[in-house]
Amino acid sequence: MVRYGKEHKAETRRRIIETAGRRFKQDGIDGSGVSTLMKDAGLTNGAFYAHFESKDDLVTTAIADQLKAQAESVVAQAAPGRAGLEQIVRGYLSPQHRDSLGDGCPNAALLDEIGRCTDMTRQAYTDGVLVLIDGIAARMAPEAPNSARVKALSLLGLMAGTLQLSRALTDTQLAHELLDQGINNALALLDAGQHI
Amino acid sequence: MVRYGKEHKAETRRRIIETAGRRFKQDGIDGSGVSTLMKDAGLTNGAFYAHFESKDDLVTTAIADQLKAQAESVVAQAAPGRAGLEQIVRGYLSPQHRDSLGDGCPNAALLDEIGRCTDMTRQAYTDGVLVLIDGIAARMAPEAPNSARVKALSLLGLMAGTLQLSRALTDTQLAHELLDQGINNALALLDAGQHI
DNA sequence: TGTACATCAGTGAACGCGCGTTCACTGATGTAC
DNA sequence: TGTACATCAGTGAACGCGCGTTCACTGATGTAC
Repeated sequence: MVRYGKEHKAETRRRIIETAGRRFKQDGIDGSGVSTLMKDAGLTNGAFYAHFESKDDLVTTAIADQLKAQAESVVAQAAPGRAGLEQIVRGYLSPQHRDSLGDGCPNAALLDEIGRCTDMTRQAYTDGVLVLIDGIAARMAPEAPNSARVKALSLLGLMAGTLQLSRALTDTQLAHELLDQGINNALALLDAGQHI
Repeated sequence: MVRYGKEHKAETRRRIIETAGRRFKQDGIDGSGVSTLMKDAGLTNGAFYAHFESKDDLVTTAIADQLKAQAESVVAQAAPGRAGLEQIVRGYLSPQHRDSLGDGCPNAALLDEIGRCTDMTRQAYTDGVLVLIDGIAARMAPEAPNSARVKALSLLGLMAGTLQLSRALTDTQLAHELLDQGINNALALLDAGQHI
């Protein structure tokens, strides 16, 4: 029962991108095969190349999509100003986020693998992450968001690394304490003002 | 020309562990095949299982070894007290470290992949990272290193995430600014004292 | 309205290749007498 | 000292399997007359 039309195909493509984003975050990029990715979307492997040029093409597209979704759902939805920032930080460094790999932050799930990706993928990542952190920078310094760009980026690095570390530890008590300490560190960074 | 004896075999094993550590950091765990790992050590694939039970066994051993080496070379070699900490931070968040994946920090290179590893590997990672951060904690609070453990761990998370992010960005100017901002953040964390 | 044809999203088998792992074998080294 | 045998680190071919990718085909949908 294959439906027909440009619209339907675009829908299918969207579904593949979304399920692939989840799968990549859960099993890693190298850990996710094309057959599995297509099965996730309810399709067989053969249809893949009607939608994407290569696996790398999907990787690039899925990463860009993940960052866009994160910018729209997490960052854009938060309250304005410092209250929103604190909300973002506390949500990010929470046990719930720690335990939901597939639905979580693509940076925390994939950052070191992205560093080993093709230039095309890294370029798409760079573009996507800039959009994401601009939403953060706008809350840090509403009058001059550009000046806060690097600081916002460093906040993302801090949070992603802390979450990764918390996920890698087998000592759950320590992992929990690390998240709390990470919140303190992130809030201290926010309150340091522009003079840092 | 195969040499004989327990001593020689232990040497060979050591060589495999060291070259594998490098390779894992460069190409990722999933990205490094057993044949390649053995070729790196100057051997053929067949000899692998005389040294390790499985690939996972080597992964576990290599990660533990990498953390031990880092504790001994980077942390233990630094000057005592706050001066040594600053030295560690500046070395870690330097362009040189950023550009030397194979010789660099295993946390920055592999942290998200380690989070997806078997419990055995994550346990070995946890043990190894605790030794590493104890060296940092001892410099943070010589009189009560245990109290500084979590803070030291959070410093590692901050630095590893920042380095990963700096590696993933295609904008080298921005990547450089991020490293500098990361140094500021790390030093601010050090100077925050025990009251954080 | 009905029929013939074009379009095209998706199927599923197959391609060559590298994966992790096994195993029969080689040949240098060490031991016994 | 010389010879026969045991030990064992390492070789290299092979195993079944899943990888990314290709392609002939199916069958539902849309279009033309």
